[in-house]
Amino acid sequence: MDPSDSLAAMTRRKSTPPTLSEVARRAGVGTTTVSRVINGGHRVSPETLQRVQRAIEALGYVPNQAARILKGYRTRTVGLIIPSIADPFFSECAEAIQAVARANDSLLIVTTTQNDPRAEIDNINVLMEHRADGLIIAPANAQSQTLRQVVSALAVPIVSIDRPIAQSSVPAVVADNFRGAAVATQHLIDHGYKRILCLTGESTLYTIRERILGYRRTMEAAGLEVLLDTSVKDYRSAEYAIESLLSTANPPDAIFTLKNSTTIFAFESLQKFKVAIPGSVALLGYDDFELASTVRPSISVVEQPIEEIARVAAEALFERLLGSADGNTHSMKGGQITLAVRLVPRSSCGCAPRLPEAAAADVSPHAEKRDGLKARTGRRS
Amino acid sequence: MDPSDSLAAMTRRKSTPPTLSEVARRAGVGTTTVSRVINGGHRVSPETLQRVQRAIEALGYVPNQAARILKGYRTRTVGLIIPSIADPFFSECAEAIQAVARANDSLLIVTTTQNDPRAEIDNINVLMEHRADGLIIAPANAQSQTLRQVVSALAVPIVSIDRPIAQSSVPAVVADNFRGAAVATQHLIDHGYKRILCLTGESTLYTIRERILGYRRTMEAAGLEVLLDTSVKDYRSAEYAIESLLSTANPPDAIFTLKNSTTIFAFESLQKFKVAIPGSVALLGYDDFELASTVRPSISVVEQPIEEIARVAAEALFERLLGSADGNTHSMKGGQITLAVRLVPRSSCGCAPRLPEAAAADVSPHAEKRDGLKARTGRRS
DNA sequence: TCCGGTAGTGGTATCGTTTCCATGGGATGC
DNA sequence: GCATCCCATGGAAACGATACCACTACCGGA
Repeated sequence: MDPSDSLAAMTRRKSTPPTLSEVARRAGVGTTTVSRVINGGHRVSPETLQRVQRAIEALGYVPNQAARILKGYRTRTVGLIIPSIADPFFSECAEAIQAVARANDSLLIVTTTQNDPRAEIDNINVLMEHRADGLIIAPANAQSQTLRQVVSALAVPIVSIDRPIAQSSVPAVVADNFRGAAVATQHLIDHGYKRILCLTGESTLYTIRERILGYRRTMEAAGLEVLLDTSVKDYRSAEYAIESLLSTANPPDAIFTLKNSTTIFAFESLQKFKVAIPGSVALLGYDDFELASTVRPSISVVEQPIEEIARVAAEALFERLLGSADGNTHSMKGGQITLAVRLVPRSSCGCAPRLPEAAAADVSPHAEKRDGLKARTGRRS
Repeated sequence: MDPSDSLAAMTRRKSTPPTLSEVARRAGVGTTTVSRVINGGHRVSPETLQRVQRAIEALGYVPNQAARILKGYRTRTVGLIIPSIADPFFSECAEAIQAVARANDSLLIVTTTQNDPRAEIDNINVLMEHRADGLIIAPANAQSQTLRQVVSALAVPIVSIDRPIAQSSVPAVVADNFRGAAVATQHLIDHGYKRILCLTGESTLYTIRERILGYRRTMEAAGLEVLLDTSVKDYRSAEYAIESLLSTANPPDAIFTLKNSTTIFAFESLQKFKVAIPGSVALLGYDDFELASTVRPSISVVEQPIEEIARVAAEALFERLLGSADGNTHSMKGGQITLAVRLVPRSSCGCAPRLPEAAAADVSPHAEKRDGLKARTGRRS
């Protein structure tokens, strides 16, 4: 308040930040009292409280988390390890998890791996150095031996999202990839399509493998030929694939793409070669995207409950964090929560989109639901 | 290596993580020596080094950053404060900044404000508690009095991105919004359009206001009527606006939208009312998006160098961080770096897209370029 | 009157690391 | 052969906040 004070404060702060004991000295009290003021001001007389608060203000004091953390057990910090922060799927996850973290007043530290298993281990180490209370991780490679070992030796709770860690007891929150693909495939079959081609894109990831399985089982059950193409990875390969198909004697009458980018590559290529959608070839994609309903024709997709995956995982983590304080770690022990996905039929599969949102059908009725699980409130409208 | 060792390690770690002195005791050396091993292992004999490393391995020791930070001056942590992590613009920023942080082996902590000035201040406080070495911030409100005060009292270097902080000496890295809008407007004028309507969306943000100005000046210079509509904020308002236009006696022949979402809203509405683009009305948007070239007609846009903004800002911050260690804080002192944007003509403005990428024209020739500034390598292809 | 309880307060050990300073010995320079 | 220097090493004092414990008033009840 006093100009000379704030000037002094600023001058001082340009070197080293003021400490708790400096505040104490200035307020003429002990360090304990200042500490109490910072932590709620209980058991401090009103006058002392005010005096200390004034000193804090004047010095521009900000408590040093490093020192706090060093003393206490919890750091109120959780880590999130994802392949990329620019990927809409994961940035939506990050946003949702951050909201939960904030609600549990913890800080979220997000690190990215670019799907490099080595970076993944590094990131775990960094977060352990910062003594994160817990970790949420979308494993780059579900099969990684190293990851499994590192994770099993970890002292803090972990939850994995989107992809489980094979043969480990790390709880996972995933979407029902198998059933999503199965329902999508069945939907195409119900439309009367017989030669349904599945474009997988990268086929090593857990999610994609599950989807392939869902597609395969459904086709087999219907007595139809399984048509898999793992070659489409960018525009070029998509164009090549589509072009080849057109010259085939018995071309597919529907295409099922297993990931976002593949859907877009396929869509562009089909447009380029002026293939009518769904007239000549129907198209159905996995994972919704913002403009799927804007492009013409609008693209039918399987929509994943991204925000819900993230939120459920984060809530499970904090449940364990709070629970373990009470020695109570019962829930989700090594379990897996599989969340329902929903088919969003639009034009590209041959559906006439009347009430696009209302027409959406929930699938995966057998998916486990947790207590108090709120329905997903879609962010895209 | 010895099974009993790792078992002991794990048992121990389930309670409290092993400390440096435990490692020291186990290796039969002093704490100083262990510290040296951790920090590069210089001035330690090979045998001792190995012994210590074995002990570290056996105990599963991970240094405690809190303790480290408490001692040292730098925390090797920088903060990034953005409105949202789910917004593609900012998630691309975050990704780029994280890359720079990693290269300077620092940890990036991303926090979000949802454009709430209060949350912004909170976030600054949190990051100060964690003693971040520096801050990068995309201010929710460029005019905020409070923010300006807080920021000016801050002890660490700050750089703002996308939007400057008014009347403050905080260096900013921004895109050339004025010129981008001017060039876009001129482009439409050159195409022969006379009644160019500008849909602003939210019009309070710095970036939007700059763009409005660029549009206005260009229209005025051409002797054309300035047509501004600030009402479009979602699908509903877009539909209403477009519908009203159609019944006007003298409707616009071109629409210039100032942000991504507005572009999409307008595009959808035009399609809904079967308005030919660019036949009846041309469309040109600000800010590129992934499917702008996929929709039919493809949408012409002004593309911003997002990754470059982020990278330049991060590099400037680290330059200051390293510089201030040498007492050398000369560069970018309170300056502003304005980066060139480029017009990407596609179909919606009436351009025949021959070589979409090659046809892109750099604008803003007078924009300052920094030494060693690499050309932007587009991530979308 | 004495005793127990409690609100307000301060002293001080402690967290895990770094860093300054000290020490002991072997090699080198004359 | 002695002083010198360097190298490998360890002891111990910080860093800033917390929490246990101790202490003083002061109040009310027996």
